[in-house]
Amino acid sequence: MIPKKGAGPESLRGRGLRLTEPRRVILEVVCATDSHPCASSVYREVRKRLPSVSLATVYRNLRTLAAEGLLLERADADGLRFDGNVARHDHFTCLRCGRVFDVPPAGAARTRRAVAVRTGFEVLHHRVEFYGRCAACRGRTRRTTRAV
Amino acid sequence: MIPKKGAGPESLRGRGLRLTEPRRVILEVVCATDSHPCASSVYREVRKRLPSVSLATVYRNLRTLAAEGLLLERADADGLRFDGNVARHDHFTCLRCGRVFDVPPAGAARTRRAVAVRTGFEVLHHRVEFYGRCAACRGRTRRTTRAV
DNA sequence: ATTCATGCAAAGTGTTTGCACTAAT
DNA sequence: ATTAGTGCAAACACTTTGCATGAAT
Repeated sequence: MIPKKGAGPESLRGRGLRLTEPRRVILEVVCATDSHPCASSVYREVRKRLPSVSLATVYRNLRTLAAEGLLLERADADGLRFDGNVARHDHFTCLRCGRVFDVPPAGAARTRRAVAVRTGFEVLHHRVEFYGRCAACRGRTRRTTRAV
Repeated sequence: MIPKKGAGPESLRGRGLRLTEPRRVILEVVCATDSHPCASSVYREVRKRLPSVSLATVYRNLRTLAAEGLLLERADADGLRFDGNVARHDHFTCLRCGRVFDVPPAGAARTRRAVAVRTGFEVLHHRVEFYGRCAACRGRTRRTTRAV
């Protein structure tokens, strides 16, 4: 939905991070999808290629990579999710099928300035989450209820 | 920061919920603060008034009350938080002191419409989170890093 | 009297950590 | 050679659940 500003494995060494197989594959897996996977989903995918990787290593690397800004970590009702798309964008969660879609950023700068002015706070970044029904789920009747 | 649209304990009976002491106090505690407490923080507060209440009861009621729309449940990096202010509003999280402030809603309808038009999705609701430094923390030097 | 809500304890989740070993630098 | 990174298992924190008792209707 949005062009990706990818951060390749090359970026690792420059930051004093060793380029290990698990780390490389973990980053690749997260960057290769736009499904905003949870840790255990990344784990499952990584193990298809590196069967002996441990869940702990996946967690450790996701944390490290997020700290380095190579991917984004976001918490929602179902726990942690990871996003290889580090470009500014918003999210839309379908309340029926549960999928999370990237959507173009909506009025970012303007909104942030408005808040800064009203509150006197310094706004460094923000996050916008939309909830509703995706195109595929519109037209169907029953809706699965989810926490917001 | 925002006027509260409170939902008093009276609202309970009308929804087929029994008005028990634990339930009444839990709702009061959440509605009496704007600190967006986590479950265990509510638990601690409730026990000051009702020392024998169990943590399970707090969790069960927070879930029930949120399902009835009497309070809001939101997930962030530190787990579940509850908000007695059910009026439309956004949040500002101070990255230094960790406090969460309510801020007036920023361009809600307009933004939602924009996304709906761009994506073809049906937007039912949305959530905006700002991050930065609150007034009290501005001017201080060091900043505590937190997950987004 | 009925049945919803509670307290307790046990069981689940998802995530983190200690440690000895392995591998990248 | 050095030390960051790994796998494993145990520990952890948070949240949910089963069940018998108690309270609101």
